[in-house]
Amino acid sequence: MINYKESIAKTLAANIDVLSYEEILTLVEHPKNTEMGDYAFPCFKLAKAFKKAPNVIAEELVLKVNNNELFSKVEAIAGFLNFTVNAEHFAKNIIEEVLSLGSKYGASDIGANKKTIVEYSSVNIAKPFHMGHIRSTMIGESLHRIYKFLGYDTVAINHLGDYGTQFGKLIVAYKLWGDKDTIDANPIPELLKIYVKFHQEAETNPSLEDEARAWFTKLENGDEEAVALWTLFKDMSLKVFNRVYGKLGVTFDSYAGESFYSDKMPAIVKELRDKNIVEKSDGAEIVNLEPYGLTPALVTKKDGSSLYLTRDLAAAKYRKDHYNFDKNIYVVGSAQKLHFQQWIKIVELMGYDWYKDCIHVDFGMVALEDGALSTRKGNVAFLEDVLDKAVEQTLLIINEKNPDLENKETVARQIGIGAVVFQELYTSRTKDYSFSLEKTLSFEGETGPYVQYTHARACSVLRKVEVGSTVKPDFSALTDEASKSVVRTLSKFGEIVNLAHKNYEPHTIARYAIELAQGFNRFYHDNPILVEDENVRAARVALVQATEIVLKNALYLVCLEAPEKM
RNA sequence: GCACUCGUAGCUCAGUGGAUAGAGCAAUCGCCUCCUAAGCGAUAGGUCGGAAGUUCAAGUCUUCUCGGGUGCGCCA
Repeated sequence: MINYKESIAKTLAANIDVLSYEEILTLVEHPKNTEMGDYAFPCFKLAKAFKKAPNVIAEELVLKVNNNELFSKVEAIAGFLNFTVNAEHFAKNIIEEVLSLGSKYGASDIGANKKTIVEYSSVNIAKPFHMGHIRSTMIGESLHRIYKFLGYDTVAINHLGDYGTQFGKLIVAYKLWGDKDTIDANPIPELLKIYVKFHQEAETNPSLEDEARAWFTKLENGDEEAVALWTLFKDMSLKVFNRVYGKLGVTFDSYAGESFYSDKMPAIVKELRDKNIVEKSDGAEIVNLEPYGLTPALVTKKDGSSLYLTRDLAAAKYRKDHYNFDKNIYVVGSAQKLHFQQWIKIVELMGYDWYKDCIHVDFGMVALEDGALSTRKGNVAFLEDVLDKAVEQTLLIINEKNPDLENKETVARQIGIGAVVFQELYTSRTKDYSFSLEKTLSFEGETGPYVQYTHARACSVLRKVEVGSTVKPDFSALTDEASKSVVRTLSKFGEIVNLAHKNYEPHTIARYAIELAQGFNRFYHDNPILVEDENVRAARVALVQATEIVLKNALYLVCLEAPEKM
């Protein structure tokens, strides 16, 4: 297997003293315009050291590296050293590598013996699992898969919102107006209904609030009835959540949420006091973070009870002790950026150097732009409803386009949900994002179904050829621009996965999947695959096979299934 | 008020300081006797919010400014 980029860097390093091999490697890039070549090395940084103009340096370097058999052409243009690969060798090398590595193509072992925690989704018990939760859930699941793909030992944690005074309110509401059978049949909306009713009633009857606080205290003290009701709410909610996670293909290793850490708070508060990090302020305890440009962080309330931030401190400490993570990732909205800056700074002040391994992977808000999704019909913004609607819509499309397809329901599920998930992971994390059902349900262009369709097309071709053929592929048949473009894209997959990993950005991979699909569809359109000449056919089939593999790998990393027919 | 964040084509968005700023959708016009038309091609569409600065090179970095979003002690 030949790594073209490394090969270029090696050759250049032998001819350039002022830069190391590693520095050169990071400078090697892909020209914007493929007519200029497949790889490029900008010579501008050398200008000062060499005391020469970049274009002169490039021209001199050409003479020194021009005898490399991997490249059909090396030329100097405007200060760039442009490398054009020998297309036939390139196709042979890349395709053979993809075919031999299969589902491991693009993976690596950079994460070997390293433990990464990814916390994501973190929904609230007894509250709706709505469209706003999909970002954390899918970005987290995708990162989880990327880390595993790169050899990390990963732990996926769903930090459930399963504690706090709202459970006191819920218990009061349930005892007043709840009906077990009604709620069991439709847990989340019914629990929400009585929760909302509680707030309405409490406006005219404030004693309900006191009652709620009392019930939460009972819950904390292990009161049998309170714990039983809390467990009931939690079980019913988890049943619904797990149904949704199942549809999305999302899995967790731990559901340790707020309640799990409730008994670990006193120790962390004591530690903060012992280390003289906290100070009194208006009866509460705060950490003054002004020297670090942050607002004060509240650690305990006036009544001595703990807060969200205290819980995250306790949770982080527990995770370090229990998992001994190398990296501790939180996929939580950017609205909580300050909160994370605060507690991670406090971890540093506590003297733990693993504060720098705690990373807040933030993301923009989801807004529901489509009127049909807004509050008018209340339940429509439920994530599960959106997923079901997408599946339903997909089934209609299948009946129209491919009525004889077997397993229609399964395929409709894979594509409909894929459409929703893909769209979610297609834009960069940090931007606010407006969800449009209409856009999600159009399956043309830059969409999940487009990539899946391309994959199914490739599978369809592969079904028509003899497997395990011993015919020698004629890779010179893959030197036209469309074929070469597919090979070039295939070659970049590893870099793309590393980039997504480095930036905690799944959308890099989603974009890549589109690029590969577009290239393949052009190739498919321009080149007949099942041709008479068996050597040409073998080469084209090999390219189809390689594309199928990489599309499937990429789809997996962005949490989409890859149906073989659709 | 202070902090963070976003501003690129009519719309939705790409664009690790590098070459002529790119896609998709929508619009207009083409391509199924041929491997899945959920596809392919073409046309049109831009003072990268604005101003100054750093640099050989700025959509990208810095400062200022305008506009949207988010956050800022007893919720989580």
